[in-house]
Amino acid sequence: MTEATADDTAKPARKRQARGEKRMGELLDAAAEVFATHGYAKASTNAIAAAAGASPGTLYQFFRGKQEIAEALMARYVERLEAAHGAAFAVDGADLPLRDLLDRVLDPIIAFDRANPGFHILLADPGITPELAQAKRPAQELIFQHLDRIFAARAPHLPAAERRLAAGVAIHMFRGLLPLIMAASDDDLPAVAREAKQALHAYLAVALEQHRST
Amino acid sequence: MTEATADDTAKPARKRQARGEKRMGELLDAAAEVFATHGYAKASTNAIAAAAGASPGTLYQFFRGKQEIAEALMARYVERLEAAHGAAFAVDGADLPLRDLLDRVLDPIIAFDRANPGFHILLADPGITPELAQAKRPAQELIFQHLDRIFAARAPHLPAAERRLAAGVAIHMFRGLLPLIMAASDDDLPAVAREAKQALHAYLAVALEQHRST
DNA sequence: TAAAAATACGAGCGGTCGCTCGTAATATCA
DNA sequence: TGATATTACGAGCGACCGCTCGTATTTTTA
Repeated sequence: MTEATADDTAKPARKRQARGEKRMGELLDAAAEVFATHGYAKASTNAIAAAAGASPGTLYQFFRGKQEIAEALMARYVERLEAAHGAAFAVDGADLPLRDLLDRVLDPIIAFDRANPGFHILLADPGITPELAQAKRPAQELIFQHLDRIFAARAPHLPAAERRLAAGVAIHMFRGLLPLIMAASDDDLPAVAREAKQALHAYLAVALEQHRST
Repeated sequence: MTEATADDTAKPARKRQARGEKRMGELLDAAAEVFATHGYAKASTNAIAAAAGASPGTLYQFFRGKQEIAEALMARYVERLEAAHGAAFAVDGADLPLRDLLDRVLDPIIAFDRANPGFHILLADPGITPELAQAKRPAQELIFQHLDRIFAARAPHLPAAERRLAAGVAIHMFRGLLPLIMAASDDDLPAVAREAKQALHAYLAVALEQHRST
């Protein structure tokens, strides 16, 4: 083993040209659009290829199938979210007022979600099919870990089990509120965002202060 | 017009026999199962018919198409929810402590959702396709009206706009938390349900007390 | 009991799906 | 400049989709 232990999928180390990378980007752009407008199940690979100005054959030279497209798209979303708004996930600021912490974490995420509707739609799609659930898991796990770490820094007195419960509840609350946030007009957004933060603040103020000494 | 103003769909007043009603029930049972395991988009009408022990032709003698199956199923869910747990939506108890009100409203709904997984799955399905969204709207609207009425009785001082916002936020919060509630084992359910109520209580305690005089 | 209506069947139609493959054009390598 | 690998195409395959229709059976009506 020269570089890494061989993986089962046995990628033959295909050399990607510059225009190949570009094509993949175009195909993912098209996939984001088609997934967003038709949902995962009804999105057709031929439609994705056509939306990217490519043929089906070209699409399948870069992706093994529909699931892999969704996985690559999710990976790109996560990558861009972290690149653009990584500060939202920083663990510092453990002494910030809770409202300020929520602003710092949620504002970038709200902005990203509204700028990338496909991200929310793909995440919100109930992964009845195992394939889609598999494609979403890494993103979900990563967001959960980020939040858990922030809570751990902020509320070190909280048992890990309850901390994870709070993180799960907070994430699901936010996911539940996202449709309201996505549907809001630019004018309504501030009020809706404020109310969402209000809800999260109200819950976390209680949940994170449990088991505190003194 | 003898009984009602004629509707555009012009139903020829087909006379339904007892076994016809029974068949429709069996078909809806099968539809609930297939929708729950495959999602709306990937659920095939042939599979629904087969699961009900019927032929495709029989299915289409009772339903005009896939969308109408979903609509009828949602209608039956709502009907059963109200029949079995109508007390949850009663407007009285405006002076109950908030936690007791939440218990009275949420416990029956949680029990119903867990007993009827298809209900949640169909409601949670992001209605990217207009047809499914159409099928879900009546149920969503009805639940919203119920909650709005409860809030109006409980917090008459609250402006209608803010009351509706609070109802929308509460509904979306609960919908977001439902996956946790559905996935919980019987052992974990009490803790998860308590935490969900905690979150709703924390938010509503603030939201419903806004604008209160003195 | 005969006519009419409701229920039941299932082969199969037209269409779309995910995906393949033979072939050609283009870029990199030797 | 050849040789080789990568990118590109698009007709079309087999499977499945929602749904139809001719026909047979059972129940209600008259």
